[in-house]
Amino acid sequence: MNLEATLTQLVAEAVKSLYGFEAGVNQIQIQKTKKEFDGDLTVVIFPFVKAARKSPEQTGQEIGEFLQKNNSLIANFNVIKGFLNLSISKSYWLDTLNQIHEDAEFGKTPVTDNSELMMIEYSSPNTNKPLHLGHIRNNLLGFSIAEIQKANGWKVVKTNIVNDRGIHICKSMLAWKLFGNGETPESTGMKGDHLVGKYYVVFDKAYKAEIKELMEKGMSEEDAKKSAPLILEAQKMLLGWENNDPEIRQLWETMNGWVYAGFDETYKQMGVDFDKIYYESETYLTGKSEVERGVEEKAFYQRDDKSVWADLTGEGLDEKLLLRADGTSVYMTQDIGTAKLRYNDYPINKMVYVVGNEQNYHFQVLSLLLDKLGFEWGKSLVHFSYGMVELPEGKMKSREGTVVDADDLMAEMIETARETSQELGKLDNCTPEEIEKIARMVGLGSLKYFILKVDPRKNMTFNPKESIDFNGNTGPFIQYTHARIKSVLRKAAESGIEFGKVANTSLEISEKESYLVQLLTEYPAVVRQAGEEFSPALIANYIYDLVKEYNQFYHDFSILKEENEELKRFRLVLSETIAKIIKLGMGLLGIDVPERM
RNA sequence: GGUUCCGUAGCUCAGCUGGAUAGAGCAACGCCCUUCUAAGGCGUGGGUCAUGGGUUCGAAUCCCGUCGGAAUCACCA
Repeated sequence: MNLEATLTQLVAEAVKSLYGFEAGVNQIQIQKTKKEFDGDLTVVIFPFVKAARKSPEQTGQEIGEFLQKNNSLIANFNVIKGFLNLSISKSYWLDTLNQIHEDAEFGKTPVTDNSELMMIEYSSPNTNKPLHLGHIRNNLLGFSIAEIQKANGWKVVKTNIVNDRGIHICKSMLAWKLFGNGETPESTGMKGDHLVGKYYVVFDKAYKAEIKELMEKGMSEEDAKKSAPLILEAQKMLLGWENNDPEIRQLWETMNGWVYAGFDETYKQMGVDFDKIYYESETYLTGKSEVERGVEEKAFYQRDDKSVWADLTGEGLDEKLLLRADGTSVYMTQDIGTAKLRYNDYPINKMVYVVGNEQNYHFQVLSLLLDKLGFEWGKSLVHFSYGMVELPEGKMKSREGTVVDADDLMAEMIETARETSQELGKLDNCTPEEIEKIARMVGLGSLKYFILKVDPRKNMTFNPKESIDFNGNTGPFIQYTHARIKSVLRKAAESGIEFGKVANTSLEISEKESYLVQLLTEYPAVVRQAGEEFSPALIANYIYDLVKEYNQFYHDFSILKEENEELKRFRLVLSETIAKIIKLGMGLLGIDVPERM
């Protein structure tokens, strides 16, 4: 039982014995004591004053005395207004520290055969252009959520649905065919996804030129957009694709192959991965047959023009198209098909979609549709909806060239990390390989942390300059603290100090030190809550708190110079435990922490 | 217009299952490297928690209205 639960019980006993008051669980409020006051934990007295028929101060005093008398856990107490501040005995903190120190899996709920399975979909790129900053937020959130749920005892399957078919891919293909001169990633040295993206832009330019030309001839913009030769040709290509035209299929496979090779590189650099990848080209037909099944089962209906609709007006939404009059599928159809296949492939207990908040409506509808089709988890699917990433100068717009490319950004972060450590002379006695490895950890760590520390639901501003600034609430600050602790531990080991655990648990430690132990005890609760709320930000901010407190501690004491051997050993154990939690916590965010930097 | 989300320091963000004087970082200024890594620490200044009401012993937090901003309401994906 944890400390808070124990205290809740003790307080319940106290008020019952003192005032005959049967307190409900909600009425006993225990919280961390604010820094300005003495004590570790605080009991809010207000709920009991009515039953006690005394002033809050007096009531607090009585409860405090009762607790102290009946339990050795409470070393001391004070009452300020309606708040009873309890000081927990030092030996409790020392015992607790020993326990946390020994537990390599602290804060983790083990995954067993009985664990439920959570499937998490994230990334979900289109194959016509490279990944950008928005995808980075998606990928980092998806990966981190998967790690967090694993730590909470879920079996997790990470999945990716690749949108590999449609008019947008045909645009790239057509432009490459017309203007590409047979360029390949090998011949140009470009990453495959960038090469294909380049031709997507080429298409757009040429298409716009055609529209302009047609408009100058007096055509309306709307008509020009519809009748420009290039778009007609692209549509023809899409039709050819659907009809399995061998030449078009060949080109499609080749160019998608380039893109996948490029994506793999980006994913690897970012440190994310997937257990199972689905492709829309393989799921959209299933979607069609599922929708047809829905028509047969009267869940959906067909209009006179043969188009298929779902009537969601009963659920407070509109009617939703599921198949066009010509029988071709829409986005929703494909998602239904993908869901069906996943359901066949895995015993899914909970399905999570990591997708931007611009699709909130889509997932609201999808949830209802899956439910109508009889998927048990349809209703309880989670749309992990996150906000957009904006730049200081406004939104990212591909047309205006304000998109931040994922590969470029990561490379830039790593480069900056390298330059910074060089300037500071931090890595003078490291090998080039070590320097490279550390620069990568730090550069990517700063990017990841910057993005993950923000509440996912909120839109956020990504300031490239600020993210490369390694001060304050940043990844490098945390990594730096970890590296410094490791450095102390190395020195301690060199001088032959042993610190397996704290032997003398009646040691007098300072308030600051017991507070650090208290912070450590909160880690499992933070992990649990982060899982429930799907919020890596909770973990990020917790670790920052811990690190900030530890840094202050470090400046107050000199560990290795401490004369009292017992105290020195305690501080080494404390430091080592904090380093462990930093590593575990950052691991849940997908961030590596270096041993030195 | 309907629905959903957001509004906290000049800027970027915490805090939101109601509790004490609302916290960090950045930016500005002033200190601290004969001390385990100064990518650090300490200090100073900076707030009508968008706004008006309600609920109560107590509201940044819960409820309602208003004002601002975003997303969405496609036979796009």
